[in-house]
Amino acid sequence: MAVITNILKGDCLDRLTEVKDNSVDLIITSPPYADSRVKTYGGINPEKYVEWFLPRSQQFLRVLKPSGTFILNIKEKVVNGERSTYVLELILALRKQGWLWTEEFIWHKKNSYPGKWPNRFRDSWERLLQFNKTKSFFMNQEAVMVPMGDWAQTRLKNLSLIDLGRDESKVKSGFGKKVANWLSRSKAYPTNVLHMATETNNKNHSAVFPEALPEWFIKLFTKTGGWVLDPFLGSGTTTRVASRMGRNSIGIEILEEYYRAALRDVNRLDDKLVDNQVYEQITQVRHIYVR
Amino acid sequence: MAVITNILKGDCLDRLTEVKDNSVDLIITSPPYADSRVKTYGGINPEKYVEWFLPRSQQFLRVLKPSGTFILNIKEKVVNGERSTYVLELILALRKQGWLWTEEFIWHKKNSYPGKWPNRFRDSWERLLQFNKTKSFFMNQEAVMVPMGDWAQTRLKNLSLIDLGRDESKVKSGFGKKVANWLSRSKAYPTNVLHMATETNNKNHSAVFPEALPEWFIKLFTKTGGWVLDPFLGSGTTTRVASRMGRNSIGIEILEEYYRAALRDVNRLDDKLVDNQVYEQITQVRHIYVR
DNA sequence: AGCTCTTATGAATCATTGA
DNA sequence: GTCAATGATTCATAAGAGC
Repeated sequence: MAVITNILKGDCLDRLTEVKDNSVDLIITSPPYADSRVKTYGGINPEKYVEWFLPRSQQFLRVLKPSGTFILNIKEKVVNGERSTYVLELILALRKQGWLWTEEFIWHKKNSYPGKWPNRFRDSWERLLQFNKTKSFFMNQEAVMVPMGDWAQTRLKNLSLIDLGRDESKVKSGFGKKVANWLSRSKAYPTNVLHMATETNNKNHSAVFPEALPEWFIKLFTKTGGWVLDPFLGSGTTTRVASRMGRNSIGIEILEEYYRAALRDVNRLDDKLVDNQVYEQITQVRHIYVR
Repeated sequence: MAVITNILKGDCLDRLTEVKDNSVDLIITSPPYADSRVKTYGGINPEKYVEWFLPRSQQFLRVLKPSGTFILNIKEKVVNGERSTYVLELILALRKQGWLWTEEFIWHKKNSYPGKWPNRFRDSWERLLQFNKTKSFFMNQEAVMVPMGDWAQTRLKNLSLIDLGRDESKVKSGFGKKVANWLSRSKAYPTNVLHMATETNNKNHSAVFPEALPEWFIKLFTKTGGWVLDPFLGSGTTTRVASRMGRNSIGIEILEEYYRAALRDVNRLDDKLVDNQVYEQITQVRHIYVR
């Protein structure tokens, strides 16, 4: 299987017009957060954020497969002592645009930014909003199962009476099947709270998006050979992870500096893969469009 | 100091009219969540939730001191495969009512309800929304400091051993002050993510509110002798904790069964305090109004 | 007294069945 | 059709039992 990685430069509003309808399995992105300072990276005024976001999410809606998922990593900042409400308004607006607001995951940042303020504590969580086009989206829950706690080990040794009773209450033909199910379980399904540390990059830009984050959602919402899109790519975390996991990806970045970083990132990955003698997994990189 | 605990029966919309303006330091409550089934406990239709809530929060706004805080524990349910939006709409509506939306804490429920569904994981978090009347609210951050992790412990231990030696040799140099500084740093400030398990009560009703939750916010937002209000008291967790912590409290409960349970709860607490020979801390219980 | 092992159950959600 | 009730599924915690 060839893995394609496209790094595009520009505003996703423009570049996404080159991408086919219903062609992407997962959109995962951390857009520029609204900021009262207009000068910073992609700084959009909180009051105009929804207005700015909607035409872009319209494109997301178009390119996403009906079975696809859109994961939006976002967190409102404190403005004048209050949490901004533009994220809440964005959720409501996206629903009006046709998205289903399926779930809100919490990213618990175990090593949150230090600091002390007189009237608030450190902010150590962000929203991971899940939107879908349809209720029948693809989800590979088994791919993200986690090892069970100690408790389960002991319980698995002896099936408790209550569990046997519950099994007996079911259809009797499936009894053995259920027990086998229990015994095979060394892993449990996760919850909607993700505990991941931010990656403290000493490099020039802030890489707040840890690799584990896109990795988890790519495992959950795509198959090998599927297509991943990050319309606000930054320095290339999503495309790097997608490529490593055997998924095709499109990353769009408007700032020259980050765009170049993402390109370098892909090249570096290629070199590494060559060294590891799995170069055949990647036949095409850069500037290869979906259509 | 006498600690007063008032358990009132009825709808908080009515009973709060008996409470003075600007008299409460902390309102902390877990209101009935919106539910499509109308029959259940206090079940309010999601579409009418905001409309139902606002006149009550108007009373909360009136009785809260300018320096006070309102903590709202709530979580939207899944309806027809989507998260309901009534909580988002409630936040926006409360701001219009004059509240400041200061912060959103996350309650990570370590023992969330089990279950497996084809398109979602277990829901293991709830919102703890913080609202204030003014930006200059009271906050005692030191009261909720948590012990540092093992890494910090060992580091502190080593440092203090070294400093102790130095301190003995330089008693008069004023160096001891620095040591004291270090020693006071055995604790760290918490974040806005709270990890607490729900209490699995074997009793008749569901007491999902663990004692640790109101305890944490009472420590943070009130002083000894302050006033705590829970307008949707349930079986009396908030008043029990407040009383134990030397805070006066008002709890309002509409259902006869929970009201009686809360009353029994206060009585039981009295007995225990008598046994512990600190009865003088409580001189009045029940039916003693603020005005 | 201090272990280990057992058991009950909870602000859940979905599919199915019945009205 | 729509809507309401019922059953099945599932895991972390703590109380209780056993040793």
